[in-house]
Amino acid sequence: MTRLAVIDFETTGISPEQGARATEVAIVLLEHGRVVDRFQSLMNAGVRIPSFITQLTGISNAMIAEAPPAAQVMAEASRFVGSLPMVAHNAAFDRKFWVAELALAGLDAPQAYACTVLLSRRLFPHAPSHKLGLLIDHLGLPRAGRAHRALADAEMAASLLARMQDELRRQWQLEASPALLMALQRCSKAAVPGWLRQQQACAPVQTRQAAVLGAV
DNA sequence: TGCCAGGCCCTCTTTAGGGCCTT
Repeated sequence: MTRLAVIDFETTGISPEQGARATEVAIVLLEHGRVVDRFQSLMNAGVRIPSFITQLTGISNAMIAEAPPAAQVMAEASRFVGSLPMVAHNAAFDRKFWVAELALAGLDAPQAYACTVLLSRRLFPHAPSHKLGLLIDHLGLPRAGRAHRALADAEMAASLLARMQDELRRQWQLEASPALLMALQRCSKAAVPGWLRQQQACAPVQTRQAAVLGAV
């Protein structure tokens, strides 16, 4: 099993294509089910934070005013991650901001992404909700700090990922390598049980999102 | 003024619609 970088962004909105910018990033490195390193920073992208975002995250304009420039933070984050495979809860969201903020800093984003929403829908199909906090509660995992702050959410996503790796090991005798996680999220949901039982090649059905997120 | 994401996945589907998930 190799290292994975679990990331979470706090942002001013839902899409960088609509002008939203990142306000905070956190990354935890997970190895053998344990967090072995952490990176966290607020970042100043020179934009104002809507009041409802401050209510949601607790991140204010005053906090951002004292934060380092976004490009500097993203360069440090990029060095911290290197070429590790990345993981996020609803990775389509975080990957968009990872790519957009690195591009604004003049940096590439070659990392593949796995998505804990896609994986949890496959491994825990009967969970009442796949929201991060509710999944954490459903699985009996500990909450980590204030929800909707980047480090707390990244820690919880890492805890969820470790729980899924443990599930694959105990229930299916599968080593949850990055390559296996990428293959699992590429499987159509209906094909997952047979694939896990037989450890065969994934069914030819491949979701568009998984194709975008990439492979190891 | 009103609208402004987008991909997954289920279903009363597939020539579609709507809830979920992220801030």
